[in-house]
Amino acid sequence: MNIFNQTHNVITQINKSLAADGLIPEGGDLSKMVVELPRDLSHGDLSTNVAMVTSKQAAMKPRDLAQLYADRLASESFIDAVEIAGPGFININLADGVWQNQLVAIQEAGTDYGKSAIGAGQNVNVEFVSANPTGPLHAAHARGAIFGDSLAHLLEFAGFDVTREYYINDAGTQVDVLARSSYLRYLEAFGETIEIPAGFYPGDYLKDVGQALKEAFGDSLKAQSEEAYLPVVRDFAIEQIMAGIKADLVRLGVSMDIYSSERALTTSGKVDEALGHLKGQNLVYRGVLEPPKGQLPDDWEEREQLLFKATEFGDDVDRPLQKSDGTWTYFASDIAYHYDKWQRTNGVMIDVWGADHGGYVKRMKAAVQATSGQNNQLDVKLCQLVSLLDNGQPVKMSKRAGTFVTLSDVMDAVGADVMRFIMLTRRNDQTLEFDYAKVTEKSRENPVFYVQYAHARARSVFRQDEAIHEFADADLSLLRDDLEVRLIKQLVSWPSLIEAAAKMHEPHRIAFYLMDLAAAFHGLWNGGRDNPDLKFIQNDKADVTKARMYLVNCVSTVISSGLKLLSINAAEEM
RNA sequence: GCGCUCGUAGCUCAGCUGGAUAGAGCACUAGACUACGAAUCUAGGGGUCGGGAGUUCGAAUCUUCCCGAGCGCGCCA
Repeated sequence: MNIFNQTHNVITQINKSLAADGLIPEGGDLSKMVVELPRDLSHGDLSTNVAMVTSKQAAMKPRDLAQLYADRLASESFIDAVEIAGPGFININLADGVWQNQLVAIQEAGTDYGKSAIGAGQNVNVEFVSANPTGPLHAAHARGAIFGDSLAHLLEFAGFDVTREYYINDAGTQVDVLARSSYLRYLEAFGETIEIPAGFYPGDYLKDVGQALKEAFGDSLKAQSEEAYLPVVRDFAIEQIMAGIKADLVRLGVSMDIYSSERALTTSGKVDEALGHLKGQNLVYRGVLEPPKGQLPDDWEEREQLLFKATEFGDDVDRPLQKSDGTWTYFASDIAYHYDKWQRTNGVMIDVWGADHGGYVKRMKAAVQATSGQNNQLDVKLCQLVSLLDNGQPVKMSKRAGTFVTLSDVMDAVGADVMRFIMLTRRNDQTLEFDYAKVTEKSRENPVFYVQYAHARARSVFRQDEAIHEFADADLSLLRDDLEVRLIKQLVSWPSLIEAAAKMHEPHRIAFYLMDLAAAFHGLWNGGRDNPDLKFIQNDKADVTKARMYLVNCVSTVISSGLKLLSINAAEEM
């Protein structure tokens, strides 16, 4: 029970007692009430908007209502003073030592501090990466991988039961192209000169696949017709490439719980099942779509096709399910995939996509709503582009020529820790600049370093003296400097941050929190340079030293807890 | 033409799902190393939150219309 929850509960009780005394109506809705740290220190230790969000239901002026709450809050033992301010805020000053005692919870919980029960064991499925099995992961995939994995850790920390999933698009024409491209490289492995036609995958990485094919099959595939070799080469190539992808993910610290296959889905009849479900609701029909407004595609011709009534669920147009050759569209199998996934999950699904798939969100949500019969079962998080720079200069890459910067290249250059942290230093829907030179710099400008350094600094104090490791019985009321109290408030906000970030599906908040916490700690540290009385170790005051070491230990605990959520190691020394 | 994601200090970005006088870093100016790690810190200037209108006690946040950027737009995944 932290001070925010405690105060929240007290206010809820007061609401009930006011209602019981007939001063306000029964059954007030407090869902919008918050207890928070005010930005401005002159607004007290805690602030609540309870009077403003309930004034309408109570049919009272906010300030009058606030007065009712304030009178009863003032009699709480942990509260020193209560003040009504502005349009009806209630500002609370806590009794001496209340903030300081919050540290005990950190000390007792260790890196579990901040764990929340809001998830209540509910299932959540986070699907991310899901890169096509036609080539190695490149740098842009890293953002989705790290975002998704950190979100999964965050949700677990907040009490959800999380499944990490990778959807392999191993059906459709592109994997056939992969097979043909690999076959050429196979012939090349026998010394034949090859020419790679347009539309094939030109990347050098397929040379390895060609070589592996040669080793596995000898020359037995050479004489075969395309019809005969295609399925064999296709499965082989997919397996090879997926092995590489998995290895990259391991290096990045990402481990999936499930790899699910599009091909398996189609062959097992899941598509028919899902579409049957839609047909049963009269949501599938044969019809003709209007051509898109504006520029008409060159090869446009009017055509009757099988359509899903996505417009009934807020999409702009109905969406096709079948290609003209009778096979399913990608959308059809994706409906089946989400239908299957939803049945397995029995809870909320989160998809992490690249921003270029943004146009697909409405139809997928429509499909999930139609198949599940529920709203809000799918949240799609879009990750914007990453531009790779080296000292301000763009790193050149060309997808057409098959040369791109692979995830593995970037990790060779900067390491997994840097990669993971930097990818969360922007909100997911904001483009991100990733500069090799900057992210490896050892300075304030490099946030990974800055946070790691704060942790290492905190640990370094403990290396000064064996005796200061005994601080469990410290008198925390001795932490009374403004810089110390400010730092304590920040530490104590950690659980609320976790809950907010988990609710919003926003793991980047962890990174920003850690940067702020590091700044507060560096600030206190240097406070001790300006004023020696603030130094952690006071040789003539064992009790003060003890209290401060308790605080320093809490700082390193919360930093390492946050870094742990991002799968980053908290260094003892740098 | 339509849809999605955005637009916050000179630059790069936060802003706790509607709260009080919008915050950091970089850059600029002026300071702090006989010191638990100066790889750090302190202070200062810098804003019509792209623009207009609306919703209400209260808007960077919600609605709507413009302006601008990126992405997407019937059988590719």
